[in-house]
Amino acid sequence: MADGYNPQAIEPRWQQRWLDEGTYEIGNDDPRPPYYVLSMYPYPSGPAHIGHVRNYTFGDLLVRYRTMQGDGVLSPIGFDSFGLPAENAAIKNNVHPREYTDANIETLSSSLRTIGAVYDWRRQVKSHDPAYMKWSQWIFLKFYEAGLVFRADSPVNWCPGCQTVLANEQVDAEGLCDRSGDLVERRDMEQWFYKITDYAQELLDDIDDLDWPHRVKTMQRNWIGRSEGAEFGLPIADADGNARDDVAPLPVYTTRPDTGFGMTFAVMAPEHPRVDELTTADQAVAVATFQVETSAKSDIDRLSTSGAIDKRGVFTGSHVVNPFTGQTVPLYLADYVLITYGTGAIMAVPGQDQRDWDFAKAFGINIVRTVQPDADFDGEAFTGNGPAINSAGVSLDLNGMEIAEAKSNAIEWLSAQGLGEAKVNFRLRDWLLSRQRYWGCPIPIVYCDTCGEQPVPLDQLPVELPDDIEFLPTGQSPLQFHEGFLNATCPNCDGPARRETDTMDTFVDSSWYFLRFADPFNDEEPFSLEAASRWLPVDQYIGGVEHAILHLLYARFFTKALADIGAAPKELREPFKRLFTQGMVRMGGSKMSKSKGNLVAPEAIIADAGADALRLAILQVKPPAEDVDWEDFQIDGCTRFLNRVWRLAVPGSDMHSTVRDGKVTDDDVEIDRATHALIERLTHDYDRWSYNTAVAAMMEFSNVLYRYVQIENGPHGVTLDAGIAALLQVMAPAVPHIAGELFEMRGLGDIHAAEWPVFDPAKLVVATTTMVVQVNGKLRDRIGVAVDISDEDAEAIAVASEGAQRILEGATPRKVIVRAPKLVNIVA
RNA sequence: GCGCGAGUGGCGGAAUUGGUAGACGCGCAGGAUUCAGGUUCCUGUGCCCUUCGGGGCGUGGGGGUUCAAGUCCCCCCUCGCGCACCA
Repeated sequence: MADGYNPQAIEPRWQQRWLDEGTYEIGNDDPRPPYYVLSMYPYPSGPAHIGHVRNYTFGDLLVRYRTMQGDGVLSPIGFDSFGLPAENAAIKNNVHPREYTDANIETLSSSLRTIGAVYDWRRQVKSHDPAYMKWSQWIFLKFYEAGLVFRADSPVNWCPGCQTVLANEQVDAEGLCDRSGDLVERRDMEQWFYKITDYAQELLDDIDDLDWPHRVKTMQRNWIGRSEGAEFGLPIADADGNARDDVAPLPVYTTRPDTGFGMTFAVMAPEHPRVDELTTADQAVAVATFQVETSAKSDIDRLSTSGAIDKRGVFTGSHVVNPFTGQTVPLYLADYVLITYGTGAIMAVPGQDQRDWDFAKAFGINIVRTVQPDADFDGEAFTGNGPAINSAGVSLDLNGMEIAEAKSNAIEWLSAQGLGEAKVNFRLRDWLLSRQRYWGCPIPIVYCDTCGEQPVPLDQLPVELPDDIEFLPTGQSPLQFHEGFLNATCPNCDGPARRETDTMDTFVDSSWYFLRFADPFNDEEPFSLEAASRWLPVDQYIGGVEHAILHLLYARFFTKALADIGAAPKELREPFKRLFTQGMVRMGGSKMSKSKGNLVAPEAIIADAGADALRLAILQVKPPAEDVDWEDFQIDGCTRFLNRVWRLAVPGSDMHSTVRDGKVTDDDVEIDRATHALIERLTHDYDRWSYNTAVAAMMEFSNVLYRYVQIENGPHGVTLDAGIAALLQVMAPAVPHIAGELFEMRGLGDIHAAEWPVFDPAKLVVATTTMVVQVNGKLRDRIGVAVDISDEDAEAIAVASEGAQRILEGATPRKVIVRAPKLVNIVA
């Protein structure tokens, strides 16, 4: 009598074997076709929770499947190991961030092994490893050389909770820090930036060719936010209403130059540098008061549309000239104009813009429509298309033109007049990378009193973090108090210099780790061009949709910039060919997270049901792209199924007692057909990431084999063996332990080294099929027919069928639609 | 407000080109075997009616196209996600 299924006995053994034998280690000279599967490297926060397990199960399935398909699969793992939580833990528990992080990496690594996920562990990359930091700093300096890094004093997002600046991308729509939830303040500080805006157009254009979820592509397009329009100067008017030529005009940006004749006022942002210059003496107090009020307002108030509009702007006392009409119009400040976009000043056209309409109404400014609204239009500002009206001047007449035509004519006129030109604007801002934190990669710059800002020479990299640090909740980076770190030598004059104490945003680390995986032991360069060409772009990248903008955009920028400075292959324009964004696991209706304390730990489930049952439940419960509630998982059903497979496949099973040999019967042929159909289905389902239906197909086939072993004259040994072998093989990527164990027990060797089974299309052909008989589109009968039945025969059989005749009662059909052999529809 | 995505049994979900709606699993019901157990194996299971032959209804709601609609078109409702004063 064979032993029962015992996952606790077999799973650790297989996991150890994959490690010992280096089954999923791969060399850069591997002869198989290269295929790069990558799951986003995790932040090591402790043991894996079910959300992790789900993500890494999908990746692992693909690694194993592609390997069986004959590819040489690169399956690396690493850790995004810099970041705030380690530093907070250090302050709270007096443990060094390095120790805390290393311990968490150990725990998470072992979690990943216990779910049976396989990697080339030798290639492991950790952000905080000096061997990796060295090249993060090297890239910074190369970008510095190439003019892609700059330092600027600029208004920045300051999070009082994290005590650091944030990138725009890390501030949510309500002006809150996306990590701590604190209200973000605006401060002026000297900060380091990556010049991602140099790549705005290319980052936008190349989205088209990516095999990424539509949603993610849209989010990136919106974030980059390209708009086309015109930039031109508004001359400042003197007391008589004439344009002054002793003062520079006020540049404004608009996407609707066609509506210029409707500009009845102009607006500057309250922070605009020319506010003082353009404010008259009698308005000075009102303007100053307004500026103070606005700066005291949080973004949350400023962005809300609820506040009274008349409180949100102030007249400067000055006028500008509308170049289209030659008339003077008043110049206001208003908080709805943003200093960070365009020129920080606008021409206001209330007839065609609702914000301008509201403002004009509140301040009693007149409104001129320049686009004729539809006849039934009863709204306020009209933003739809229509013929231009009220738009004729001395040298320009737009009347009657539709928007597009009027636009290009207006731009042409502006440039002919020397006033302005066509202009493309992007919403995308440069990437602020400085962080006032300890646990990050130091920015390799020193400041010399005589020579100024100096890059650290490449042969002095990496600039490492000192370990003898005292963590105090001062809100400032401990690096600022560490003399040994601070004191440096100027590489130019050898004089005393002070080291930069800011560290890099952790998104810098994750912007190139996928390249390092291609060549992780290289100590001459971040990675060789050959290694990068071999593996990149990543064939399949897997991660959460929460990285749709930040990480994915930065990584795309780095890849392009690295290629352009010659560090990466010239032709490598995109890092991730295909992207799959898996859904998250919810618990009690909300996202599972450490801070919410609603984590489900996989250990108990693995100890009870086993890793294979857990993996199978993950695959079965929902399509991988969708969010899933933990309450919907069906571990017991999966355990039951694996037990059934075990009983069916284990040598010496009582289910094999009636096996016969000799002649092949119709039953055997049918099982053979089902076996090939199984292979076809699983191949297709794995290819299209339809794992829930893949599991259904396995279960269905095992049910077929269960019925087969119980037929009267018993199953044919050859047919049964082939069916069981195929079942185990298609299950192997999903449940690698049990499949490997049973395959080996049956004397078939190592299932994970076996080739993916191929189905024979000839075997899928059936002789008979069920023909559906409908009357007026309603199902009335089902009849077994030969697949090659003629239309005439099909019609005759259908019309004569019992089900059809119940309705027809001998009457002649008006019409018969025949789709032999599947369907006949009789129109009565 | 704008842009995407989705609404199918008690539940999670299937349904490649319009062609048998509800695969597979959970749950539930009945039976068999065990019978202290989370055992195993069969059978049934969309709703309503039924003389047990079958009939009617049914994929968020309302229209439409078609011999035929979960699938295509129009309008509406609900939920989820993203963006949101970007001139």
